Amino acid sequence: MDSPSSTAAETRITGRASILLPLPLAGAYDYLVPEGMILHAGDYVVVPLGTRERIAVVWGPGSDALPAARLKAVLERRDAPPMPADLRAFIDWVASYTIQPPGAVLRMAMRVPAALTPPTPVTAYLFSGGKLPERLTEPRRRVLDTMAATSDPLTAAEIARKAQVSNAVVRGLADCGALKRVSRPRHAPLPQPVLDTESVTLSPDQQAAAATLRTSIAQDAFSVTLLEGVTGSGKTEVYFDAIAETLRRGRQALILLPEIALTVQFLSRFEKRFGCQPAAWHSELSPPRRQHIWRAVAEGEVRVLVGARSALFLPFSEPGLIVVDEEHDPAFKQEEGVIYHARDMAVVRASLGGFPILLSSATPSLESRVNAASGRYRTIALPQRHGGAMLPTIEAVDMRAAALPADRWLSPQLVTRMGETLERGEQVLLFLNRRGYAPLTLCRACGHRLECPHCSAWLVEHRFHGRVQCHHCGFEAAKPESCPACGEEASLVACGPGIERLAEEVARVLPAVTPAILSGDNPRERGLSSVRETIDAFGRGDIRLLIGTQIIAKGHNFPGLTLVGVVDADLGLSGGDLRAAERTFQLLHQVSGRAGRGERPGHVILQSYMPEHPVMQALVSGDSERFMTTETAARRARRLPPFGRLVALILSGPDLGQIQQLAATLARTAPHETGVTLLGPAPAPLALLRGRHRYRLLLMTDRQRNIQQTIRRWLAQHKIPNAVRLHIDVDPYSFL
DNA sequence: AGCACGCCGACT
DNA sequence: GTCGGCGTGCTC
Repeated sequence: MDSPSSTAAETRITGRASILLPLPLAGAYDYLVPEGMILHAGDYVVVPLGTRERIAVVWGPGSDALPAARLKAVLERRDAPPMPADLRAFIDWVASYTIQPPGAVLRMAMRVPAALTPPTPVTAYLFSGGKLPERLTEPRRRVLDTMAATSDPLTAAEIARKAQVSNAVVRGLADCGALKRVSRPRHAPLPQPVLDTESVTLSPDQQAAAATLRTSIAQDAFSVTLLEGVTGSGKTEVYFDAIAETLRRGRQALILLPEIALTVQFLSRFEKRFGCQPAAWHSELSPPRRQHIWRAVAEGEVRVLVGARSALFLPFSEPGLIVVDEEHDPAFKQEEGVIYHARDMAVVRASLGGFPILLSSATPSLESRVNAASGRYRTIALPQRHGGAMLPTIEAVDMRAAALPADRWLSPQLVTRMGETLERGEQVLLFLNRRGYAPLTLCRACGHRLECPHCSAWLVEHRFHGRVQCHHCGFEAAKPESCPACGEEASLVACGPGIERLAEEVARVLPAVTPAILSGDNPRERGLSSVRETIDAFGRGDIRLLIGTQIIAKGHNFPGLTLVGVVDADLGLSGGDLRAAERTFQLLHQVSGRAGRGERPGHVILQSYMPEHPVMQALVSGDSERFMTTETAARRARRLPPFGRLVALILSGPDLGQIQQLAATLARTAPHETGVTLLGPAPAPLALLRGRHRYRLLLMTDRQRNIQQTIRRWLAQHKIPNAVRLHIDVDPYSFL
């Protein structure tokens, strides 16, 4: 593949420049380059647009499509590291693949406009060494003591914090000459990873895997390696070794993680290996920190960055390796705005940049397995659990035989086991992927169901807050006293369990324990997330029994946990999603892996109404290979991904008639090529979402065709009315 | 994405 | 009579 970064130094652009704005415009705009302004592709510039000014990127030389009189001139060039050629090529590629305007993709790479202004120096203070102030008050003495102990210039705020005084004291001391003012860069240099630590000892398996990876890295070329190993086999240490090798060769490394897996535990694991925390990139960074990191990545100061999917669009100056950890995780799929899969796009980024990429998982996605089997990806397997820990034993409990009453969800087998486990002083985790108290509330008198007024979805009762909520649009209301349809008093009954309700049942059957519950919507208090606190408390053993949603599935190490109960193992299997079985397998495998990570062996109970289902069989027997082989054969036979390609088009708008009509028009004019099949139009699975009606068309094609080009030509024939939004999802994951 | 332009209801 | 609501359309 011909990568722009391999071409010689960029040539200067004069006369007209093609400028890409970070807006969803059809393409780049041309601007005049003023005499004397030196511009190259990748430079950040300020240009006029209508009545305002925007920061944009020089994309290349301009064309002469428009008369000069219609062009405006570039206002200024920004003093920032230019956008590297491989990132520009990546943006174009993603735009073309996802059928989105390139400016919409550029916007993702320019989410930090402040970073394009060079950081200004700050005023800092040093001990002048000379005269002391006439009046040496107690606060002043504390400041002078602090300053005597350091040779680095500190800002007033830093001194004030250390010496427990206010900034005024610092300023006063500077005014009278006891401290001198100096100018200092705003940020202290970022800590740099230490490559050779003695504390790392790899098992023979890990050493072999690491050695293979080092050869890939030494080739200094694009390659994809799939690193597969059960939970606890030490994949992280192996790819840390690959990262060290990348750093030794003077290149930067990026670790992509699902946002939820970017935990303190992960960062400290990194610190243990490299002696410092990595730079992190995620949704909760403060704007100043974001600006600092962005610039440090562009200038090459950041050597290793750990980030969620948006980190893929950072302007690495010398990228040399991407690691996608938990590569099977559906959270890598961005579902809003520009819809893309970060794992797949990471492979493209590595390919355009000409460097290796590593995909890591305990349960690789079917896509990656197929690529590995066909030889497109190298495979490294880590078979053992490192450090002697044993894989948990897994059993399925047939819930049909349990024949529980309607308000009970814990089988006698699970309850007995829970009691025994707690008796031994060990911990229990119950997994139920349902927030709140009950997923459905209905009227006993008339059968009415509480539904969201804006979505085709049930309202979920959250008894703790006394409210009902829509989990799709955020609508919430107080739980009604009487049925809103028939007016009957006290007729509303909760149906089905959520984690809150399960906690009630646990308290009933095991009165001696107080269960804790945990879901992603746990409240934040005092700036601290109670999610974090609850997880830490469970890790320490302060909580004996935890009931959680999938938030507890990822990366946590609970040494005292020996029993995991999956309350409703069938939950993810319904719904017609082509990846439902695969995803359920991956999620339950991951949850099961929480058990028995310490000294004592773990046990997992899967409660299922279909224990004979291939997913349950694969989990119980531990034979994931056979399950994946069967699943692969089924997809191949039906020409489904990864053997065929799907593109979903979702039309949405407030006027149902308008949506239906447009969907019909689109279907009538759909591409008539062999190898392209149109399914639909049909109401989308969530036919009403946030007050907008939704219709879906699904294109099935073979793998080789440039379906994007076909779709662009097809859609160009139609004017999409203003009130209608068209979402294009290439390789859809969620079928909602 | 913004911002201006344009065409219909309640106010100093 | 105007101020201002947000629908529609354009930005080199």
